[in-house]
Amino acid sequence: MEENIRMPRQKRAIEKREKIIDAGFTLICQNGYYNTNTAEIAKTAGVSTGIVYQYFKDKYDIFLEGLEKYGDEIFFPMLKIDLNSFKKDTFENTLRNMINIYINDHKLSKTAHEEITSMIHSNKDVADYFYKREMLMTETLVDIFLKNGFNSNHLIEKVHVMLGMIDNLCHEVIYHQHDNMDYNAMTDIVITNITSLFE
Amino acid sequence: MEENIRMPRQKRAIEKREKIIDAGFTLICQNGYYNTNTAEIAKTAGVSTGIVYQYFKDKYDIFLEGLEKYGDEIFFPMLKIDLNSFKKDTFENTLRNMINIYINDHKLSKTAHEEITSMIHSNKDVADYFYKREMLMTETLVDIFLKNGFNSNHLIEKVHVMLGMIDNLCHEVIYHQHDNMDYNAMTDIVITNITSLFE
Amino acid sequence: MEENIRMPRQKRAIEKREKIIDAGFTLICQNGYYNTNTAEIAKTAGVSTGIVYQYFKDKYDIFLEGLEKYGDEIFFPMLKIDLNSFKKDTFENTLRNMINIYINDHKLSKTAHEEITSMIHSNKDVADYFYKREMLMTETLVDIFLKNGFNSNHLIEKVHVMLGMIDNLCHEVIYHQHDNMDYNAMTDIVITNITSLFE
Amino acid sequence: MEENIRMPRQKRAIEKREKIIDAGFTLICQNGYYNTNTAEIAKTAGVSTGIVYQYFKDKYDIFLEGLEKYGDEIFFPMLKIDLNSFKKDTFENTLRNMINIYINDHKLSKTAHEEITSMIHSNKDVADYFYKREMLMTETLVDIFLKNGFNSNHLIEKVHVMLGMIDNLCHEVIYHQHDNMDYNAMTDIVITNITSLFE
DNA sequence: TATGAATGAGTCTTCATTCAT
DNA sequence: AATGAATGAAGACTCATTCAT
Repeated sequence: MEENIRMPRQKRAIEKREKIIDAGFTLICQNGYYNTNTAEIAKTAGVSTGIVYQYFKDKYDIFLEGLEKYGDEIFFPMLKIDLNSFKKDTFENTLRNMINIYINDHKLSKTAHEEITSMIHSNKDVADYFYKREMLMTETLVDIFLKNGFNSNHLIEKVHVMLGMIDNLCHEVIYHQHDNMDYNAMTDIVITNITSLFE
Repeated sequence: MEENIRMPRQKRAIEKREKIIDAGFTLICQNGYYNTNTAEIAKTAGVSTGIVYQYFKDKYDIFLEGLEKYGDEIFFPMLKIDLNSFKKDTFENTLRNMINIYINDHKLSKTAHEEITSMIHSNKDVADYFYKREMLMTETLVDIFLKNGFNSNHLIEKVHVMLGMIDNLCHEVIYHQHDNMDYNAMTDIVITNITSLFE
Repeated sequence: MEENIRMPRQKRAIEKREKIIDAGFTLICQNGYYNTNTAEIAKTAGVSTGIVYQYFKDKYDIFLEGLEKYGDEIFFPMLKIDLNSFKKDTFENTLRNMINIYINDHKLSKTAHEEITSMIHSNKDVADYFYKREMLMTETLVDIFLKNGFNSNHLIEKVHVMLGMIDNLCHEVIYHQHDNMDYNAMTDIVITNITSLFE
Repeated sequence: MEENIRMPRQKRAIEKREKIIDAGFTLICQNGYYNTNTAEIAKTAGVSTGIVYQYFKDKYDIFLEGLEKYGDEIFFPMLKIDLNSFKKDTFENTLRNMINIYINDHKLSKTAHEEITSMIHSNKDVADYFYKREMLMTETLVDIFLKNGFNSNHLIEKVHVMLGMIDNLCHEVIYHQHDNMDYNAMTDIVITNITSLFE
């Protein structure tokens, strides 16, 4: 039969499909891919196991659709920023803004992060997703920077380093919360430091 | 019946135990926890499946022992550095040294990293291991820094930021290799930047 | 609730019913009963899955109707022969004729044959069909033979043996094609041999 | 893990393996391949479902081993005949002998026959088995015939026709038993007819 | 101690059939 | 009459763990 995955046309069916994605992706992120079974996904989505396989090729497919749907939100919230607001003279503010958006917009738990990250290398689809997004973000920023007069050697590498620092900071704040750390201070340090990168 | 795990005293038995840990941890790191089965572990270790359960409570236990045995080497290679070599006036060199050790000493594959990281949150033991090590490393470095006259506000936060940058850089070099990035330049950027953190 | 199968009276409905039979029987013959699913049948027939169950009791029913409709053509093509053409003095020619018709009229694939044959014994309906047809054919031929002066002991047994030989020969030619066999010669051998049966 | 099928070495294990083959093949022959499930096979064999998959790749593999083990007995009982007993002057006797052996040695039911035959064309392994055996038998007989002075044109085709007739006769006697047929007479007819083939 | 055979619960997936629209 | 979404039982197969030897 080969290609029997149905894209539902009726409104209710579409909603059902979405529910499966949501349930599946959430469960997988919460409990891990291998600790989530299809029965559980179906039950959580409020559907029968059978219908799952009419909308998705297999369990992995559900996860992939979830990644497609929620990945940006979780992993690249900064892509949502209006990058035109970037000005050289208000760089610090913009940075602080980006960081706040990142921190406030994270939707899924710590576990989601790790779980999905762990699949990057065992699976080409996930790897591709991340590779592309990462590059997209870096390049987009480089463009913006150039347009705004941030002109320096090795701009691309600097942007990459910057993004890494922001990532680390935000993960730290969102997920790890070491109680002997002063995260306000850390944020200031990071911002100052990034600024110095482009001077 | 509860606690039947035997700690072997005889040399041969100890060797067997080690072999199981090595085989299990390596396989799990290579192929993932759920893609590695006990039969495979036993076979690779050159023992029978039965014996595995005389030395270990369950499959997870094998992994845990492996983490105990090899974790530092893989995840915290910098702990191996002779921290006494840290001098304020040769800081740049020391940094470069640390980075090189990190990069050269990564023993396991890309997958190992992600795989194990993903287990941090599904299991308290693993989580504890990482939390403690991370803190240990940060604090050790803070001490060293203090002894060497790096005296600044928010030292602990700065060290944390620094470690994050090194981590990112090294992972980037070891694992990702975007072909439009100049990693030598990036290394220089990171080193310069870290230096500026402590000025 | 028992008997809800509707026999359609309207022309369009009848055509739909026929399409389902055709699609179902063809697919089953091509791919096997268990390798053909109702969704596929419906799709091939150009109808919805639901409607299938308004015309047929179950999947098996579709197959049965197909057998009824196409069975003779596939399994007993010789019944189509104008048996009045049977003459004792042109017996050889008639035989050759029968054989040619048999060979040329096989409509379905090799697989169809085997697939359906295998169902003969798992189901009484199919078994009955074959049993009756076989006997019908033998008896019809016996009658013809008698009318044409083929008068010998054990005529029924001889006709049966003859039909068996023709069957073997034709299957051999149609399906097996051993490349070290000369099928023209074999045909001659069979014809001569059959002739000798009735002398 | 790829190749994990274990060939058992211990006597009890070997017996168990055989039991699975016997149970599986018998059930499949009785009820059909798709109507036999692994649980049933295991239960009939008196083992757990798990062990089945340590000895066999899959359900099909069980069937194949059964075919290997019992195929000759069921489909080519004549291969057991001491072919040296073939003499030209006692040909009729030898034929009758072969037929009797064939008829008396059939081990499995009518269903077995059809079921397995139906798999010939849907599966290369089964097809190969039959093709090879058929050719082997034909060629073996041709040799014997030549050694015994049966020297005629198209010997191979004649032997094939002969084997076909014997097959038909025996199946008829064993399985079909039309009650208006005199099988003793039919046997005589076939024997006489075959004899005439080689004159 | 050690082996490797054995267990059986658990998993993904399919598909004939029914149901809401 | 017709659609196609939905159901859920059933089946093949896996694997951590235990047991007989």
